[in-house]
Amino acid sequence: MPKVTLKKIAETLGLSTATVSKALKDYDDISPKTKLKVKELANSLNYKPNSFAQSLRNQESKIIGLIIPEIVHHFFANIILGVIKTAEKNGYLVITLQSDESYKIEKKQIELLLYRNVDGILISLADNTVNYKHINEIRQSGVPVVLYDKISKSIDCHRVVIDDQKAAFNATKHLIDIGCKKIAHVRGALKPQTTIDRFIGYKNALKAHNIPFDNSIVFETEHLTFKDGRLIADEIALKHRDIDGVFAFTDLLATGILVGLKEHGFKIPEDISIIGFSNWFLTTITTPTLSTVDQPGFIMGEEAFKLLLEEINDIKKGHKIKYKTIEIPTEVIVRNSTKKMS
Amino acid sequence: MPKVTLKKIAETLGLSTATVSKALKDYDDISPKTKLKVKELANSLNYKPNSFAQSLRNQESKIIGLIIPEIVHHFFANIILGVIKTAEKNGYLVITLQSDESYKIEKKQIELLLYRNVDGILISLADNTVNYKHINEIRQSGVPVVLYDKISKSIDCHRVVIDDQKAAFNATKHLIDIGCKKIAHVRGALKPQTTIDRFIGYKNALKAHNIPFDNSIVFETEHLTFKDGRLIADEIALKHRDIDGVFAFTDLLATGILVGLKEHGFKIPEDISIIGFSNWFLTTITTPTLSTVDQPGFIMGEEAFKLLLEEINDIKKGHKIKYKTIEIPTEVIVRNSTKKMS
DNA sequence: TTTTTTTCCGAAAACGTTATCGCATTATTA
DNA sequence: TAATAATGCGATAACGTTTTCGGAAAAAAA
Repeated sequence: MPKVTLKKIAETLGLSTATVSKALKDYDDISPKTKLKVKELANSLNYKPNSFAQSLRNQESKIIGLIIPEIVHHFFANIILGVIKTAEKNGYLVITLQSDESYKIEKKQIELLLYRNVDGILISLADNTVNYKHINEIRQSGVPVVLYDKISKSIDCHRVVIDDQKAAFNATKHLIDIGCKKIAHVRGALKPQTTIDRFIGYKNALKAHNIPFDNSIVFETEHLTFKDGRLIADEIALKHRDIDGVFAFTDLLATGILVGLKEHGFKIPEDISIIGFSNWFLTTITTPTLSTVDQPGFIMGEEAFKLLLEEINDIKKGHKIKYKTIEIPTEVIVRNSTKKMS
Repeated sequence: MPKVTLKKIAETLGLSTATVSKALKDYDDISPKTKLKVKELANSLNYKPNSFAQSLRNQESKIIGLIIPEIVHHFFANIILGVIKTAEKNGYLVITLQSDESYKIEKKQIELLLYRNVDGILISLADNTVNYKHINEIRQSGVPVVLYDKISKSIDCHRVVIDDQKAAFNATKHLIDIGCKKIAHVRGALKPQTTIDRFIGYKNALKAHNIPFDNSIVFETEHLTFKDGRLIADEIALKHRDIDGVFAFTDLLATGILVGLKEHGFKIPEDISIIGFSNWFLTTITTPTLSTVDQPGFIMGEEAFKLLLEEINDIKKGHKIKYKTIEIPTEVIVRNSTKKMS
């Protein structure tokens, strides 16, 4: 299959490549007649411009890079989708890479993307990333970066996050509103910002409703897994039977707690109400279904791309950039694990 | 930030771009001394070759396209990961697009990818795709295609699938092996090849073990959802209490059946054993945990990319291509929903 | 010393596109 | 009719890289 190029069209039509190029782009120094001729031939030959030549000439790839800690994950998959769909609408395609939550790999992925001259990069930092040189190097090479979800406050750039404090506040408030008096919080180690913020939100909600904070019913698990949730359930059943509400850091943890408590004979939500976090799919199929906080991945992806596009265009126009942090609102989803069946 | 190019390096070193290019690529008509000089300067300037110029010159992008029906899906997300990781190992990056299970969008996505001159395309056909012109057009433009998961037998190209018949046979056989005598099958409409094949596998297993096939305990649901699974559970509880084993088309369906049957007072697996299909994450957190058939998405993605790479290289070398269909082995995962607790 | 071989580098073309600028040709006005 | 304006197109350079080919200089052989 010989490739169809501007040259070929020009030759068969007795024109110059310049004219053909301009005809296809509707330049107004080309007569309607030749435009028609050119377009018809281009169509019938199924002409597709060579994107490398275009990119080389125009100095832009119309491709962006997306670095995700973990693709096989309900929340992140939604982010990917939001980014891809929005990018597509705006004429951009997306190269996705996974950092495996590793700083080292994250660094390598960035290199890879820069080598391919992407027009911008979206990245959620790996958990063990504490050094931000590699991020700043991206910007030094003139490529815009937008951070989403797991960000760092010490990097000056556009950011998309959820308001974890507010979300946790509302989740806890929901438990209070339905009458819970003794509300436990189950979370991982206080290292990631999200863990810290949700913990703060939890405490703020207690304070705002004059419920004393009790550190003995804040449970810290090693991993945020189903299994660790069950272990916490054991602990509650053994030593803290007066707890009547649980706010868990993730849905998976919450599910483990729910299943564990049921096995210990607790009735959910009559004896204990439980609320999770993220609104994963699995919350709709537990028994009872699990209340949670919706963390809208699709919208985050969408907004992250929009910010990136904004920056790309600002740079093109030489505008000065004022970095924004967009906070995506979350929503408490009430299901049967917190419905008072009075 | 002025871009660092071969020309710039050449000028500061008093060399030609040709020499610089060859030095960086270790051509053996360049002296070790100049090689060193060039490499050092390139390094210190943080030189990155312009990939468009390279692609334009070499006529290859080192980028492939991946079309997925639905990204937010455990199985497909695993495929994406398998493709991306394997591609990365081999120097390729991946542009991912979602077809939303729509023929029309699928067609558009292919266009988009061809416009970007990808080196190849991996695609799982949308459910409502019955016309294959668009696929053949890809190959006419000289771009190799590999079909994975949802394929069509009327397209002549490399393919990666699982052996649904064998997988279903083994799942059913497992139920028979643990002593089930009256085994139901729950599935969707007999349209997609996978549905047909798993149904055949189920029947073959019964026949091979001299169990009469009984069409009254083959249940067809409208959707493959949790909810539809519960409806089937109702039906079983009402009219078919002699059923002692269920082979469901997907894990989600199986989970619905499991939950529904439990609510009707059945003990799983003592009264009825259940096995699903796909080994989604949720099978590990049901009570009891759900036996299933592992459908290895990661490996499928891996193999699909390998086949694509093979074809890309074969085309480069002018080799003649003999199309293969790779069948990825599946595995019955035994969990508590089929463990005889004798 | 002369011839041959080896070593090392550069000129140049090519990949396909885009945009500026200038030059014919035709149409308009004086 | 002559001067001016508008119209339509092409030559050309540029984007940055790769590779072939040839040729000068240095080294080896005669």
